[in-house]
Amino acid sequence: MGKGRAACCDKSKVKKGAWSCEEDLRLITFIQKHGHQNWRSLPKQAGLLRCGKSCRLRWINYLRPDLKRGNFTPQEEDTIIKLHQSFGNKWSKIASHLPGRTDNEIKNVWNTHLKKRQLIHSEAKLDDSSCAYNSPSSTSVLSHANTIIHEKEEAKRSCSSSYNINASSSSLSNLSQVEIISSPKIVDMDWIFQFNEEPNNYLELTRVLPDDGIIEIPLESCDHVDIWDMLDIMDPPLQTGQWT
DNA sequence: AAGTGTTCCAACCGCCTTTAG
DNA sequence: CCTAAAGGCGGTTGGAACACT
Repeated sequence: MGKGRAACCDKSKVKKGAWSCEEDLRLITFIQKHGHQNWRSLPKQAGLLRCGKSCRLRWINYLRPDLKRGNFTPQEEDTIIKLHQSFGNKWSKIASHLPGRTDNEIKNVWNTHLKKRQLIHSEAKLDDSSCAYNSPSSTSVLSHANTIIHEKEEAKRSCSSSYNINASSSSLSNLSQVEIISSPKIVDMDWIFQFNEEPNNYLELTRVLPDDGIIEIPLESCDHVDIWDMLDIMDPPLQTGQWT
């Protein structure tokens, strides 16, 4: 062994940056078939030019099927604020109280929205307490301001799609069909991802149901498709903890 | 329309902890 | 018990998208 800590992977041979659709599907397929006993060896076995850590992060923060993929609700945000008061920046601890949410996601929401809001709150409270003529409506003004902030953020976020597949990518052509078979733990979760090359390369998602046979959901032939919107339509309600 | 500033979040980095031999 | 490998965590950043001028 050399001096110091060995690098987790050969940085010169791994791909970095945003994950492609093909990489995501490779990772999902591999984990559904074989699980993730060893993250370090997983990329090689799955045919991914990625660092094991990167695969783990991608799976945990984005691909795990039990993740909630919508915006945070005001209740969730309140929970984060309360938990942050007790735990501080222990994001994984906070995440353990919010099923379907990741530590990374919570950290981002805190840093981008909640921290600011908390600041406004504390400033407002300071103004409140220092004001000789303490208005009886100050609390309701504060909560109204809070609602407005939340609504604005909500509206802003709902406009942006979180994930796009470039279905016309030429790199998909050698992945003509990826069959996703459920692990014994996952009931009612059989998928076939199929890439049709004619007429204009499109992604077809097929769900195999135990009794009803096959439902085919062809996607529009377009360049960008939101995979999670599609999955949300078809997803059976997943029990929490299935993928942990 | 173009340039610049700001916001947001996915992904990376490096340290710490846990586990296996 | 010791050591190295692997996993987990929190801080930070790159760059895309959006807002403003």
